[in-house]
Amino acid sequence: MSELLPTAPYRGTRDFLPADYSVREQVFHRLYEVIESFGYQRYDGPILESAEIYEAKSGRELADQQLYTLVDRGGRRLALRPEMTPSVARMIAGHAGELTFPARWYTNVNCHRYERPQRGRLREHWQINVDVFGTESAQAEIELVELVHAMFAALGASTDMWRLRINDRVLLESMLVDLVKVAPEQVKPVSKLIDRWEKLPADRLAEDAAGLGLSDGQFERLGSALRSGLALLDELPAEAKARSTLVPVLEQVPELVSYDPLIVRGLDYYTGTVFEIFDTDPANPRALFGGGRYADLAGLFTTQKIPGIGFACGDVTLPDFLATHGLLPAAAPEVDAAVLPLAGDLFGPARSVAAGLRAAGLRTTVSLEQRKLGKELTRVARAGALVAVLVGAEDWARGEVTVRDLGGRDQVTVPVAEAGPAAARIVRAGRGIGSAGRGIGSTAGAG
RNA sequence: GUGGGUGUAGCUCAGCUGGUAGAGCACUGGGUUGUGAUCCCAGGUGUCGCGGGUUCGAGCCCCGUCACUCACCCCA
Repeated sequence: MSELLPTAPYRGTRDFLPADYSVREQVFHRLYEVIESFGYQRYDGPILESAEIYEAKSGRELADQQLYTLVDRGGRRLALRPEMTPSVARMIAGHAGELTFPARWYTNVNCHRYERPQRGRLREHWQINVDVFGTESAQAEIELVELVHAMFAALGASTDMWRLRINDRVLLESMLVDLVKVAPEQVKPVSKLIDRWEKLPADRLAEDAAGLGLSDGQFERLGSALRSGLALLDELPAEAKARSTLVPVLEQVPELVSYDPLIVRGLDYYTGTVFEIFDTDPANPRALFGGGRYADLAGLFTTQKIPGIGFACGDVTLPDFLATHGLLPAAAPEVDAAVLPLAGDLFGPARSVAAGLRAAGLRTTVSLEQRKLGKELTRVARAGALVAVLVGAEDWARGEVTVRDLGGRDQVTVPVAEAGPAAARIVRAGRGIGSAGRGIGSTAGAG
């Protein structure tokens, strides 16, 4: 017997059957509306990029391990994009002369990374990217922070469900150099250590710090600085605070963010503000959103300095968050109305009735084969139809059809021309009461 | 790449100290011509993830392998 191919999708990727897709799109569309309400414009780009644009910058040695690469027939080395930032940098650089800055752009794209799948991390995910290009103003930070709050509000999340932890690499570096007296060349490795501060046990941290050349005293000083929260700012030199675009945020909208010296982020291109958003429920320990400010986004492509700030949020952690808090929308119904011919020679009339329902604005199906009426009614009701129109020989001979309310289970026989309006009334009433898109209950706080 | 857990019907799972595989749900058809829940009847070729080993005999024990999953590494 010949071997059959597996039906499971490639490791780390997901199929979105209609019910799953409906949920995903509902979540995304709420976010699109909010983002566009802030005046951001959507863009898109290719999934394939030259492999060099990742190897050069984003993650260095990691790019090699986690990049899906291929060689085209012309010998060019290409990669599936692992993130959107290099692509958008390329676009901005290529059109810098034509664009008006600040440019507010957003997108939603699938990105691939070759890594071992686990909770909150897959090999393919969809990611909304939001950026403001061409500004150094801290007002951009504030705008994005407010946008993040609006996005969570649109998803039905209250502020106790998540936390926006924010830092600034300018302040981070000042802390390391001015307070802990770390040598300039040690700033980056020590920053990486801070990035892992919450994951590693204390003795391991001390060990790694010693390995980086920090004295016991410096390690103590670092630990106390990281624990001091907002008080840390009082210890930093005024010069550093003057350069920080985070300080105005902390002054003007302190209630929207949590200053947190432990936030570093892995990517090299961040030069200022960095932030991550976390679920307050420990079931989801990974960041929901992450982003930051970059002073020179497009340096690979142009000598023109293009600063900006942006963030991304993926569709792997977000549904985990929504499910944990009972905020995941229900799948939306596929159809509003169904037309059922009651005899084999009534398919033609049924199709013309259906055209009338569609003209009345209803998503309408016509049965493709004749079956027991009871079974067919069950079937279309399960598909989400709120109304069925029965086209039977006797009614049809009189120029009438029967419009049945599948929820209330009562029905009226009306002239064919009335079928659309009658069905539309039932659907409007039905959707108004049991409106779709409400969160379904789920056990919150498990684990 | 490293480690743990799990792989039995479409789904959720049961299967005793080894004796040639089960339940519930779901699904399909029927219970006479045009009316849905419930009820009755009927419907499964499941390579027990795959390969090898031990045994008279393996879903069960042993080895390997693959997949899923959780964590590590790393990270949008």
